[in-house]
Amino acid sequence: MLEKHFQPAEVEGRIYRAWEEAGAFKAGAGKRGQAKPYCIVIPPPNVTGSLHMGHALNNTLQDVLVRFERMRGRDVLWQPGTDHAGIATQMVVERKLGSENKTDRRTMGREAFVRAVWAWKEESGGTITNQLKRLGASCDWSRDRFTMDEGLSRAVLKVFVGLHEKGLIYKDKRLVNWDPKVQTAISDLEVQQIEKKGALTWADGDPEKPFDAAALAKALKKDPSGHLYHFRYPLKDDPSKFITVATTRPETMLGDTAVAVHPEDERYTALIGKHVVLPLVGREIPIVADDYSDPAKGTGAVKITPAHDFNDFEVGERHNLARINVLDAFAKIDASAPEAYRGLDRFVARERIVADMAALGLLAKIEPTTHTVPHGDRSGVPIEPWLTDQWYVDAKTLAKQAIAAVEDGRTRFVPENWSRTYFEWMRNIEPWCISRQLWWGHQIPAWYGPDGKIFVAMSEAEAYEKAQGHYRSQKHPLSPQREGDHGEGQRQSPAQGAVPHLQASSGKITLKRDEDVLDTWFSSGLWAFSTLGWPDESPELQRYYPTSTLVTGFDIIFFWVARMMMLGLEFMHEIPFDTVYIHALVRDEKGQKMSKSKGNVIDPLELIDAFGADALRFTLAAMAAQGRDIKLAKSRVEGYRNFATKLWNAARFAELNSCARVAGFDPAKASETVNRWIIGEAGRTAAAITSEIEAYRFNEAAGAAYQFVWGTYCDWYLELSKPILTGADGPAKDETRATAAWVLDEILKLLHPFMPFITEELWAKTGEVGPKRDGLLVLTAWPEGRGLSNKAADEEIGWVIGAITDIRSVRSEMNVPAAAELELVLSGANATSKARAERHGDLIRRLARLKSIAFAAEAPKGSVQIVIGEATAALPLAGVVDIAAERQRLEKEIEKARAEIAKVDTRMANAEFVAKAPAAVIDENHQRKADFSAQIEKLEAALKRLKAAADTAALSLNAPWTDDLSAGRWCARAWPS
RNA sequence: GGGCGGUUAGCUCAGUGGUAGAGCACUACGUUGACAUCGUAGGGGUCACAAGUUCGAACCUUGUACCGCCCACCA
Repeated sequence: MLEKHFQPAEVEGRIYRAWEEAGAFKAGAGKRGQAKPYCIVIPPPNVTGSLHMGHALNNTLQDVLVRFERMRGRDVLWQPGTDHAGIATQMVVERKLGSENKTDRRTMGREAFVRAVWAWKEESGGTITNQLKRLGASCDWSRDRFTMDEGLSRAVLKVFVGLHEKGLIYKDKRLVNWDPKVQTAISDLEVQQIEKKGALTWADGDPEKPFDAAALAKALKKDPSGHLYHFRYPLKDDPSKFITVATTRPETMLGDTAVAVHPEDERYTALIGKHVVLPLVGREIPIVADDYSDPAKGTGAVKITPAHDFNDFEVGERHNLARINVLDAFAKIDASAPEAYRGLDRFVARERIVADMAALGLLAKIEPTTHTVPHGDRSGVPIEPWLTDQWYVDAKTLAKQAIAAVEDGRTRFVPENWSRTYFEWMRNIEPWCISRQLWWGHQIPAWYGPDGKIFVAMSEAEAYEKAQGHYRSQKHPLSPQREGDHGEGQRQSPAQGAVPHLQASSGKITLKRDEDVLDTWFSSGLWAFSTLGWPDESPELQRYYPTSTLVTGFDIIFFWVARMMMLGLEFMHEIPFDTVYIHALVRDEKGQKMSKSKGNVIDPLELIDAFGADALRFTLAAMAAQGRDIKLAKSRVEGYRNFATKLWNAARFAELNSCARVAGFDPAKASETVNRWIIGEAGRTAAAITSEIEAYRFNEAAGAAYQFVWGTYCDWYLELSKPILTGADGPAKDETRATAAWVLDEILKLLHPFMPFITEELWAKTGEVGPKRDGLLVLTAWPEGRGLSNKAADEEIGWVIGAITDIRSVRSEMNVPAAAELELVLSGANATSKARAERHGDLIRRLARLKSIAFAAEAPKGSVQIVIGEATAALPLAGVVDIAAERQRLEKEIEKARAEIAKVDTRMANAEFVAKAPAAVIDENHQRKADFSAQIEKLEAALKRLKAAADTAALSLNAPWTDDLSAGRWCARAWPS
């Protein structure tokens, strides 16, 4: 016996365990192992993270696809796993150590710190996995992977070494985005441009406003950005003359090595080739001509600091300028600057330098400006362009085949438009900086010899082998010797014994490993094949690569999708996935991005607790229309929780009416019209949901299911079947019971990808009676949905539903009390309608609250009349009907119909329309006109009868429902004074 | 500066050339042993604006306005 309400919290855990115990999510198991594979690799969440709304959406959509394909019989692998998330995790642990143990990573040392991170990973690593399970994610957890697993780490090494050998990974000294807080280089993608507006205004020589260093310091402390400072640089030849430059970053002037002007800027042509004396520093620097300088910007003359600005770096290259680095890793002024500024933080130095320049009379003015300042996306502090040695991937070369694969359609984006974004970025791709000065991550497999020579290898032992080979061929006086014992004593270099003269030498070389680790995205870029076992030739790799669909948000197309494309094609020589489905962002109900600082974060787990995982999943799927962000309101989740309740109650109804499944029931052989109709509707719905999911229109699929379950099955079929189910026993009742149960089964299957818990639970409950179930719903075959519809049944039930709706409508409009039972007289009905009315009289009476249905040649006088097709249905309300109101109603109906006819007429009057529109459209218009004309005819007849009745009718207060309590109100309305 | 998207009912949004839709909210009424987390009925829209293409435009084209996002630059 089913409870009145579905209680998700009591059911979900049990159901999930049942799936796992049955091995339902296991790829390649049993007979399925022979089927066509379908594979999705999960976008790996941060191992120490917890589930947010973005995960909930992302994984719901994946689960819908995966459950759908599994039911369709495919051998499904949903490959789960987590990401070590270098910077994010390291920062979390550092913060934790700081607050709990009052220590920091530098004090602890690298080894102890990395141990602490592993400990934290062990402690919190299962959180997100368990949360995904609560959502219902049907991943093959037996294949769970982590980017720092032994296998995946081996893949990282192999890729690094491979790319290095091909020259696609190289080390370079150039400007990088340096995060002075986390103390690491970051890639361009990890830089966030934040717009800053200044407010400071000051001009030299304004007697009203003398320069106030204290006020400046105060203002800059509040916001150091957004101000444009004009500095005068005195000419070497004549220190009384100046060239004025404008800058938003005064502190970098300590590293200036030139001033650039545009070669055609007449204001400055005379100065080109001359020198200025850099104030505060005293260095003589040239005035150079360079196109980079824009006469329209600032003063037209621009200071050049090659070591601290990406553009200036290029200018420096062109003019062979020195690169003077004046900042250290903490973005403090370093020893290359004048003593007065050494050790100052960049922003303190800024205010000091501006004040000092002002004191020297070299500050011309300060004006507010708007510019964007690059910030580290994790640390939130302004990044510094900083000159360091880093490792780079030659992305430009790798991008070529990745672009081609999307151009020729081997991989397609859904919605297609995202391929433009992909192309745009890929075609303008810059070298990818992959080294990070962190401790948590894959350490770069590069070793340095005593002379700085780099050996890139899969292992230290191999690096020593390479080093030995190298130095021997170089006739290097040093002999290589491995450092420490790495438990692989048997891996002796074969060369060693063969080179006695090296052995004989007493010198040893020591290789030092690069301390940096790799960008997290380097390892996640291998995810599509490293999780399947690469570099080993595993059976999974053979079977599931290329994977089928990648489901992800647009915010990581560059970070992740692009890199998987490049690395997949490079190492597997095949695309990593054939379809990339890009979904939207989940925002709050006002359309704002959810963020902790705004306090508008909706926790998916709270929603699951409140409404159940099914309700949350259905909401997300129903709102996942392509190309638009999802604004999530709690009320929507509540609404779909109600939908789950509705489904539950439909099952209860079936149970109460003994609608049990019947062995061997063949829907194609049903004979009752309602049954044939609902079976056809179920088939149509199955076909619709199938094609919508295939096209990734999750919202349409969810909508079709919702409409069918609530609007068709519950609202109509169950109502229409009540007279049969509560009527006499017999074949009709048996068939209806079997049909109701069969359709419910279909519903459970169709809803399962969206609402796995409640459907699985109902599958079990409804399986308690009738023939034994084959197994769990999760592994049940998806409905076919073809060839079950029956046109005659559809038309007949359509007529019945139409009649009931119209009668209900007019009852309501005429304020007939709900309980009142009316007598209906049908006139002008043709044989078909008459037969339909007779066949379904019982249920029409029941659902439209009629006492009886009679047939007559003409509608009785003084009745309210409704046009149903060719027939007129009359409700005898003589004497109680408000004639004026009824006349108005009829006139309004006539007016509406006439307006429609007018529309058709104008269209048909257009000769070109008649000539050019397709025949079907013309026919449709003819038909419309005929229908509306007939309707008008009937309505006009009704109006005429009404008038006649009004003239002759004896006023009677004996309404047929005067015993009803509401009769008083009814009569009062009907007879206004 | 370049690119992408949006503007349809009070709200949130579907709708790829042929009769403007859904959910929520709102109003009225509640009856039949599935369901008040419900039922029945109802009101509500110049599809942002303008021009064009077309027999026909919410839909295609161009432009305008406003809103959002991404990329680049920023003296």
